[in-house]
Amino acid sequence: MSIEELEEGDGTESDRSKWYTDTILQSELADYAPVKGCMVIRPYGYALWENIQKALDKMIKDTGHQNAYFPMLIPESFLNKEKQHVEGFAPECAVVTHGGGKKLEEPLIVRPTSETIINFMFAKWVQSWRDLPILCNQWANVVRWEMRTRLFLRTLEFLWQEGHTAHATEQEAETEAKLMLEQYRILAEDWLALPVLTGEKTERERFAGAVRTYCIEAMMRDGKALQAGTSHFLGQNFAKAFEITFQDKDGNLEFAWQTSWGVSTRLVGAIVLGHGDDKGLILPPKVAPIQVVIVPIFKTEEEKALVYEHCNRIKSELGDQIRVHFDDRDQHTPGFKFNYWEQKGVPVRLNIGPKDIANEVVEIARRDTREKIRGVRQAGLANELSGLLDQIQKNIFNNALEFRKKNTVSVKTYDEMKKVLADKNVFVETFFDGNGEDEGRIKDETKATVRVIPFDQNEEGECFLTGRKTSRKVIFARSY
RNA sequence: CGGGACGUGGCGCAGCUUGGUAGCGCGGUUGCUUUGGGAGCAAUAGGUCGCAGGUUCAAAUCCUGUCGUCCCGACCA
Repeated sequence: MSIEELEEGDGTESDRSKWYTDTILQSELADYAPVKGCMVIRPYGYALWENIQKALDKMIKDTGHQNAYFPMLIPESFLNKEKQHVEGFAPECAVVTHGGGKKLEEPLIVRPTSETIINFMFAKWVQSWRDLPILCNQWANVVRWEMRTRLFLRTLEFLWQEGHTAHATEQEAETEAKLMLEQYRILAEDWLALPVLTGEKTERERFAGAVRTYCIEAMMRDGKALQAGTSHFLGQNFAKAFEITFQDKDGNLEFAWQTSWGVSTRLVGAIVLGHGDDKGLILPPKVAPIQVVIVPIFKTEEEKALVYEHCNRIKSELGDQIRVHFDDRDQHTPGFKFNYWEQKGVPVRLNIGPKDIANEVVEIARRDTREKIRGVRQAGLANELSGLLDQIQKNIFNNALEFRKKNTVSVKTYDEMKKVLADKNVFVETFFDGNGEDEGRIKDETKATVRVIPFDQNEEGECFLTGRKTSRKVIFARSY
């Protein structure tokens, strides 16, 4: 698909899917790897991921955690130690059976997540209440052998961070799980400009081995939900499986209370699907690899020399505060560059030609509104741009929030729900008191699942399915 | 694993029905002219048509098999 064709589209599911793939390939965030289901994160996409990482890593450290690294290969027997966990993950594990030209005595699994190996190590490190809490995080790759893959959203191998903690009390672990969910909310909303619903997962959607799973859930531009991050209260499940025990202040032997939490490169997919339009990406200024791109305009060689010198000076003046790129490629016209950078989602573009230089002004073009602001004074440009970037950050967040509000519908009956989900994807808000079986049936009939049970509920109503009184209001939606 | 589509220069595709010396657009290279919303002209390089068999005087094209990718479902961050 060409870039021009990208701007067209018939609005179908398959068309949106193609838009997503083509936007990522053409904006050079990623490319397909030779192994099915695997992708290469290209420099532009990796720079975006690094900016997300940087922001989150600081939050993780500011909340008292330390980074560490655990091995990728895990003895197969480890996985079997926690019943729910093995049932959840065994089917999607890659297994190493040979090494050094010989068959291994015990196969090794490539981590699908690191609870088992980390908790095995925790058991060695914890004896006394004085050893707790352990507040640990790792940035790593994991492998899950998925049936069906999609760039960033679901690949066989993906990058993420996984936090693992062990605590002396249930309350402390619970507080930790909620604290980290809150960091994820901040990351999504303040950095990625993606409004999220926070809450708990139903039993059916819970992490394999967790007591409770909390999540942030975002709405994409097609009305589908995307789970953008999860934080699990693990209770003592893994502590019992791996014998993480400690003596408390009274000398009693106790099992530790634990959490784990993670977000992945899926967040890049969330940005693409949460903000993008028919012209391509729209990146949130705070994490955009390039915040401002300068496009020079000139006719003659003399003008070129003048314009380039001027552009370089502006670039170095802005460079301290803003991530600026000067597009000095000779082989493309300004028009080509306008479109090129728009597709890459760069928030702000400066067009600078001889006329602007003569008047000591620049022309500013916004990616989010595609609006042009002519005759902006060069004096004080850095402040002007900083303000504009903030404004864009807020604007795309508000757009996404408005979109979600517009596409969230309250229903009282199953018929109503089927009707609203019949022709489009929306968030369906409703009281629900059913069980996992009910959820399964609803999924079969509508393709929608319970995405989240939002926090802080104080209303009561009747379950749309069973009619029973309940205070549990949930969000149903089709999801990625 | 079921359903669908597709493998032809770097990329996107046509050619296949009806076998007969592999073509188009974009991109690349060189030169000149251009440059405020996807530049023009000219010259030039680049492909054993996914792979393996088979049919035939002759296969991108027909037959058999095989491998791979994408899309839609079941499974999931």
